[in-house]
Amino acid sequence: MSKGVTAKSEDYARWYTDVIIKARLADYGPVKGTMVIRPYGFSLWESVKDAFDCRFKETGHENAYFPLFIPKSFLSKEAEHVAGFAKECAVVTHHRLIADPDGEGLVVDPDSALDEEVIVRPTSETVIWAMYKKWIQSYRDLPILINQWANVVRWEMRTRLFLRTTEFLWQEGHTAHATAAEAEEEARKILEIYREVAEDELAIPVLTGLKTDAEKFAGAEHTYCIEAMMGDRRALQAGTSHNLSQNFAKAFDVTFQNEENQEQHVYATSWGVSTRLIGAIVMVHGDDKGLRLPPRIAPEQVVTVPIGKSEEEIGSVLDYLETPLKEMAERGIRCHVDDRAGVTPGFKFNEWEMKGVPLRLEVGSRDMKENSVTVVRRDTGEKMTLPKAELSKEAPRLLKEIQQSLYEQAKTFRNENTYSVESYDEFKSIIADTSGFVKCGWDGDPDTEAAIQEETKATIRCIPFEQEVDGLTCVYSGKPAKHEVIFGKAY
RNA sequence: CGGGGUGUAGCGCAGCCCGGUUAGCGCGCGUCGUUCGGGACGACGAGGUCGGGAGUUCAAAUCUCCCCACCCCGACCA
Repeated sequence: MSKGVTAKSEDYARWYTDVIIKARLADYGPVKGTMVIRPYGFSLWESVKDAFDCRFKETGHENAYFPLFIPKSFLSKEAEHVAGFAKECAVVTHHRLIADPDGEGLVVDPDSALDEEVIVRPTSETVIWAMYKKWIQSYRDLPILINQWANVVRWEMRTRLFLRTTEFLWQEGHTAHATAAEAEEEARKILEIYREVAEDELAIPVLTGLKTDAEKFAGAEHTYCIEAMMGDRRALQAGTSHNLSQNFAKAFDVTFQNEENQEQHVYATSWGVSTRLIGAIVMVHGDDKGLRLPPRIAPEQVVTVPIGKSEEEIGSVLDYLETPLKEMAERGIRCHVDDRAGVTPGFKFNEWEMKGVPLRLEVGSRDMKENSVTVVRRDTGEKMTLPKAELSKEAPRLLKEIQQSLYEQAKTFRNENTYSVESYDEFKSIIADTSGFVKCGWDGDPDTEAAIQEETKATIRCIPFEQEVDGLTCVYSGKPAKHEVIFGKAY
């Protein structure tokens, strides 16, 4: 394995893969399109997961678990939903293998065909609504606010680590409400949680808004989204929250009696974020040295590399650091000491940079003589000397600053690559030459949206909540604009 | 599913065109020693169904045919 990673500027896709493999976030699984999330990557996912999970719980949601397998017939109950997912479903048709009568190995036993084939969930709306039908009779049973952390399978043609794999981990919330207004409020509340976690925890600035009908979830009334810009100026849908209205309730015949004793269909939402966010973290913050992790979600926040020629010298460095390390741990800072023998300090510096640890301590005899420590910031590369006594006080401040600086850098980058355009020529040249987000008017016609996608490959990433349409015209048709929208090339 | 490409040690590759000793190289790995403030060095060593099958031949990593797998590029997608 070579020392560094492919430069971002040379080949962005390869840089992305190199970083993931070399930082040991993940590796390819044996079946095409599958991915092994390695301990370091999983630890990062757990941080992300916890950030969401505690917020879901604070807002009254409960976790549960629904089955991986879904009767095939369930999928066909909601028309749009079928159309959306049927093309990428893994189907279980048999339940037994037998020794190959014609040779070695195993073959599917033809006698073990299932009476009703089952599909592996591409998402769980259908099983969940089948259950909600049993559980909901009265308005007193509502709302139901359930979330599940699970794996889902979508049989994709082209896959990329974290961004699009055949199986991925995610969180899917499924709520049932008595009124349309409550469901709408829920969908918006969740979107706000998504925005907050993305920006405050992952340090990823996001646009919030509505998806167009072409881009919305199959079966949703409307879909809200958070949309982020990656380091190659392409867009990544980072999370979606759907107001399903009564679509699934009608498809699964889920009704309740209201206070006036009237039978009504339930209103629903569903919402999800996935391990794709790990891909976003890599692409938004990474550089040519590897990952740069936001401190709030970094598995390790401070890594110590003791420097010495012998085991005794290393030992004395660790004694020297005992107090500040203890104090940092007491302040809740996640610290790691890299005391591996037989690996040079220089090697360790590079390795921890690859892994994106926000702060590195380099401590050897020179520091001990001066009663100081050497601290290096991963975000800027800045190397500084601090009095040892100040370390445990300074570390939290530095971590906070790094968190902030990563967010600011990402936001500046996004803003610098977001263009307001009035003409379609301008639009086309930006998409073709530099890429980025293009803000412009849209007449609201799906044909216009399709034509632009056909001609430029750019899609409407979102219809932002904040917008000004007065006097705006559609960039394509020249008609009065119905919305101001953000176009971009998407992952 | 269409177009292109690649399969040789854990990883990256050379050898193949033009068949012929014991199949090499770099990285990584193991042991020992010297090193250690930005990817250390030396010595010794382990590691191979040359993707699979069939064929041609005295002889196949190398030539022929079939199969398989994976990667890249396109249409669909969190």
